Amino acid sequence: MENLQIHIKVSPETFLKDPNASDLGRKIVSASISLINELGFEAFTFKKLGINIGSPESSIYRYFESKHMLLIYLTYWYWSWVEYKLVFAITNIKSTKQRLEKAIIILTKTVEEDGLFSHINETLLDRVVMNEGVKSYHIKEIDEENEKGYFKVYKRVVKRVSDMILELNPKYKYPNMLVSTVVEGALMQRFFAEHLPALTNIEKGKCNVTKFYNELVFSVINLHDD
Amino acid sequence: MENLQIHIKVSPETFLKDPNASDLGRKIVSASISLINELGFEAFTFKKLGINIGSPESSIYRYFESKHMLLIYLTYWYWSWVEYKLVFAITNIKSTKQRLEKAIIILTKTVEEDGLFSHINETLLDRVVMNEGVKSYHIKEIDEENEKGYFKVYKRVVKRVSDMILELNPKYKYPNMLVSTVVEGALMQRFFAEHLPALTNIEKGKCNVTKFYNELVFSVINLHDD
DNA sequence: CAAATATAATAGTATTACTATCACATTTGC
DNA sequence: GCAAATGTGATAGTAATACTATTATATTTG
Repeated sequence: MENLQIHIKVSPETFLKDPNASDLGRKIVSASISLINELGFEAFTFKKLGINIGSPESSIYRYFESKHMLLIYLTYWYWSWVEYKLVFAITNIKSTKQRLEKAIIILTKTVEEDGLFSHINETLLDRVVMNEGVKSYHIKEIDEENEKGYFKVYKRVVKRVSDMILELNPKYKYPNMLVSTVVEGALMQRFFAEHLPALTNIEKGKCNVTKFYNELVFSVINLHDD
Repeated sequence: MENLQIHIKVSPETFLKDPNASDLGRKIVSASISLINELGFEAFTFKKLGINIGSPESSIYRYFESKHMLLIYLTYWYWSWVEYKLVFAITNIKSTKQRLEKAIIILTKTVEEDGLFSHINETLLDRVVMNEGVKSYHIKEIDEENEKGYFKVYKRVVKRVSDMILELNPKYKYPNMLVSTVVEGALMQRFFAEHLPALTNIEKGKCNVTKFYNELVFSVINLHDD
């Protein structure tokens, strides 16, 4: 990917002070990604993060209301980034089928490269979302948080891909369910591959998750190869 | 379903003292299911549970090491119960296709009836698993807990259905991924239907989740209606 | 009837998830 | 160039959480 000066904008609702606008803010975000990876979300605390970056926890609280809101911020960033990759990947491609194939790759492949966006390690963030992402919405307060728009980019990503499916088969009844099944399912399968392999059919070095979901999507919308 | 005197056995590894063997134990389990539903898993505490049942929290700690282990117990019970329903439903049915169809119904339908097992409200437990189930394994300690066997019944349920798929199409490459996608996906779609409907295509009163996954499974293993 | 077991009642601890205050350094606006 | 605003550090404090420990009492069992 080219080294463009693109900036991922995260909804101001998710933070108290824009972490992207200061050194400390960027340090908080980038260190939190590594630390959540290291400790898991439950054991991760602002106190430990503060020690990690050499700042008091009170300074972190000036940026994020709680560690939950930090997770919301990170997932919001992640899905905005996925959306960007999605739009970029399908530009100038005329065939809807090819566009959908590209979309499935983006939604299902493990992120390996990174470096486009200065302070965020996309590979590590991809792991955070895989391991802890569901905790951002599996909460009692989901309805209020949904109303505040915390999940709107995620929903937009699903809609973009659903629309491709409807273009290919306007009669298909469950495009949103299909796409959300693929999106969440892919993260889950990658998690299972590492920890509960009996629930998967992953082979070393092979992109089986992508293959599996690609086959799944095209077979259910009745578009086997040509 | 008939009122059989069936007892769901949960691995002793999950508790300190068998909650099924005493009045207090059964009260703890049944009250915890309602209270987790009411408060969500994060706000749920043994202290509140104690107040709810009129016992000190120290008594609850004699049964379960932590609230996490209580969740493990509940999900273990749930999947054992699903396995029982699965085996019961396919007994004496010769057609593998019909068996798989029944299995998909069991794995994807919301639980509405209950009462077979005295102290556990299966409808409420189904909701706990839908809302909080992923938190039982999305933890840093997953590998050790997997080795202790906490997820073995869940894996067995997946295997039973995978085997049906392989019977129908021995060449299908991803039976485990397909089944775990269906199992987790169905819980997720039901959760989305309540809170993030934009991610679904649920219509009121219709079993779209079941229909969607049924169609998905049979189309990908190449077994459209006869 | 003694011993074992189960539960209640109470207390205590380290950690968590914050909130509040004040000092100081830096940036910015006029 | 100076005052005001802003950002950060340092420190303290609090209610709640997730436990552990101890003792007393009631009940069951051998």
